[in-house]
Amino acid sequence: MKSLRIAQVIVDNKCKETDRIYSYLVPDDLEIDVGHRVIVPFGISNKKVEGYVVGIKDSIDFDMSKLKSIISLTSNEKFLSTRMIELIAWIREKYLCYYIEAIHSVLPANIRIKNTYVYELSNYNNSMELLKEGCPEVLLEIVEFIEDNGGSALKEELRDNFNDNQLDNALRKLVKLNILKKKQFIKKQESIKYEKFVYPSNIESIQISSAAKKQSVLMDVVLNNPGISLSMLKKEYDISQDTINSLLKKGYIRVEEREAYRLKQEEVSPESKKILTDEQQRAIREINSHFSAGKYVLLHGVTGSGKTEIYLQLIEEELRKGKEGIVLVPEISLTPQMIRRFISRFGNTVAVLHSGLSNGEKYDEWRRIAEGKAKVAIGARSAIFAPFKNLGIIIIDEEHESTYKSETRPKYDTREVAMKRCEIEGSNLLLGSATPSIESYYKAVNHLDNMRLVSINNRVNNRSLPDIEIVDMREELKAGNKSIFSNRLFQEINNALLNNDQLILFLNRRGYSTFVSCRSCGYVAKCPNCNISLTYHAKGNFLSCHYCGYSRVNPTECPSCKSKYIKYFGIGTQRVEQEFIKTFRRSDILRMDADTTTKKNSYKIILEKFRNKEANVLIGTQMIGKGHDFPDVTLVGIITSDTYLNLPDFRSAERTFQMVTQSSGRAGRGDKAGKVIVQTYSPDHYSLLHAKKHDYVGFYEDEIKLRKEMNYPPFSHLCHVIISGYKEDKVIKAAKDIGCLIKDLTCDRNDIEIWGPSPAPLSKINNRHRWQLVLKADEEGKLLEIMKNFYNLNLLNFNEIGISMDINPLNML
DNA sequence: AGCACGCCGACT
DNA sequence: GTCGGCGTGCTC
Repeated sequence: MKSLRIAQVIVDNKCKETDRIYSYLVPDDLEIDVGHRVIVPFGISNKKVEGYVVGIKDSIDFDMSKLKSIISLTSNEKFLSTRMIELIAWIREKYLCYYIEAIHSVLPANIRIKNTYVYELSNYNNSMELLKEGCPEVLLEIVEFIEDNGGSALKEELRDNFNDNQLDNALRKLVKLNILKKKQFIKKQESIKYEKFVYPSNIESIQISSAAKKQSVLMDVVLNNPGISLSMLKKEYDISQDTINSLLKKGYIRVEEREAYRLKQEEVSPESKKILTDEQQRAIREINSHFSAGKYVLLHGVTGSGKTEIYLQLIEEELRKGKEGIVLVPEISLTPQMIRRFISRFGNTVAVLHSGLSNGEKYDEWRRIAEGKAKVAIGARSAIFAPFKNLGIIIIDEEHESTYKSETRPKYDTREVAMKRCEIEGSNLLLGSATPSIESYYKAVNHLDNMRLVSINNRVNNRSLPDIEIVDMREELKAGNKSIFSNRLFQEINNALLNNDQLILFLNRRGYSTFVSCRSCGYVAKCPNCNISLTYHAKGNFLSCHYCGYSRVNPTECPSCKSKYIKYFGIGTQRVEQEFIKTFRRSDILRMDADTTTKKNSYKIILEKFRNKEANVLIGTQMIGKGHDFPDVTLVGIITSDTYLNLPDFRSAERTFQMVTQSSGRAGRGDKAGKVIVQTYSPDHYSLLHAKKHDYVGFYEDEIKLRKEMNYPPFSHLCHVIISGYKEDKVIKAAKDIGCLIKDLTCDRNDIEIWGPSPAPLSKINNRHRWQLVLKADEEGKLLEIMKNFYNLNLLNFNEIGISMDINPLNML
């Protein structure tokens, strides 16, 4: 007799009450193992739900008579390794989400089974009579609808056509009357695709009459290309199924069915290893020695210092050891050149995971990794979960980018997940950036969290860094120039256009024009308590601090210089385009922002056009500031460098420094020298002064002092709570209640600070009003403890209110 | 979440 | 008496 097997199952039912591990009996006839996905009966009505097996036990602390049995296995695939399960449990704890949410973020999208109900009509002869006897009209309508639908309908189809609150009752009634039958309907969303391949057989005995032309063609093709796919034969050689059938019958060919991958890899000519500069070699040596000591590395290399080549060689090294590697990039559609280099170096062992893939393609790439056919995975943040079994290295490029933070639950930070995954798998970790995040650099120089620093200070070929010029826009206004182009920028644009050189004009992200500043003296309204710019609220015309809740009326004149030129700030890309056309009488302009890049490949198309010199001017938001080589760009103009500076965020100086440095990296990548013009109302700001000198370390030293002084991260940890809902009064009340609740939870300790509740700086998104609370503590564990307690209080009967919790937020808008 | 049970008011 | 509305509690 087999010993008792009890599966530990996480059920796919996204809610707090069911966020735990359930036990199920494994029937003798099922081979079930950790990582399998199963169907189990759940709840009082034994609804079939999907679950993931995370463990097998032979005894449990639970009433055995209440155990139910697993119904079936969805497939033989093992979706989760024990290591991944460990990571999932860690994510749940660290980012306060459910097991199943963590599982879903680890697995490719939409491989899940869609679970719904079908309602089928049964013996409706009697039913019609029943219905006529004064039953509500809805019942009749529903029956008629299902009738028209062919005798059955999915719940969703009914929902689309009937009023929600009537529907459930009506359906229940109809089921009770035996008019409808309710059945669970399971639809698998993405599956393995099988393809048929044709091979020759019985070659010796092949005899085809000369009359059968198509058959000879087919035989020729198959003999020359054994293993050709059936669809290819039909499409490319115009061969019908009949022809194939007749040869099959004769036994001259045979058909084999195999798993197929949907994605066809881009063809790229192979690239050979580049010769490293001395500095690159030194960097690799240092990295390797840290790796062999079990340390993680932050690689700080100026723009153009050849970090990609270092990544390639580190990966190569891992592959040589029989291991695998993950490379993360901030946004895959913006880094086509880097992807191409990886493919050209490693060929079809590279799996590229990006948002442009269909669900089927994503699944296929995922399986290629899981089955060990791909050895290198490149992708945006979710590629951190690539299911390698023998992971040697994780590389995170442009480590400072905020896209590494997930904005949906679980709100994980990819850098933290990477550290954990490396710890679990015993892999190496490399973070790379020209402008590392303050947190990472702090860790690296202070040897915290196992981090070490490696720096490269020179560009490849010793090309000089572009000259950065800061233009004081207050002076421009004084001199009577109200245009958005300063005189210096105007001259340089003219120069570039005359020389037929390309230029890029940067703006900051649209829509965050909510701070108030004086165009005459550069004064910015700031909170007296928080040293954070106040946010302008058009509704009510007041300013408020979104950290502490301080508010004041919007000034009509500048408190510092009494000028009337004080207003809320903001210029869009469209406006820059218009002004450009007006000023320079040119229209060969490409604009790249949220409006022009709604379609899937529009980034690529715009950047491709620019590269091909179809236009000499590119105007865009900071998203074009990343990793592109445009050899003909000699000028970069930053129209408004201080919009970040005045964001109500303690990271604004860091963001400004990064933006200016990264943007300037776009200028002068070819043989021509580059020039950068930075327009600003705060020309003395340390972030700009250090950016001008290309001095990251200097900036870091100033910034870290400020962080320490204000006790901001990395010296403290934050938790950002957003309370949102459609009804403003309810949101405010809930925010205040939650504020009190959390205050109660922290009552006897003074090591946790609470800011707010106050309106969020983006006070309304999609008609949902937003309020927020910020918790600050010196240790992350303390925050998690409070938030977990808050979570577990069952008195959250806040109707129509959403609560989001973000541990270590990067963005607090 | 999603489902069923059960208590209570309204109507046959 | 019976129907259905909604509040409550549970899910191996």
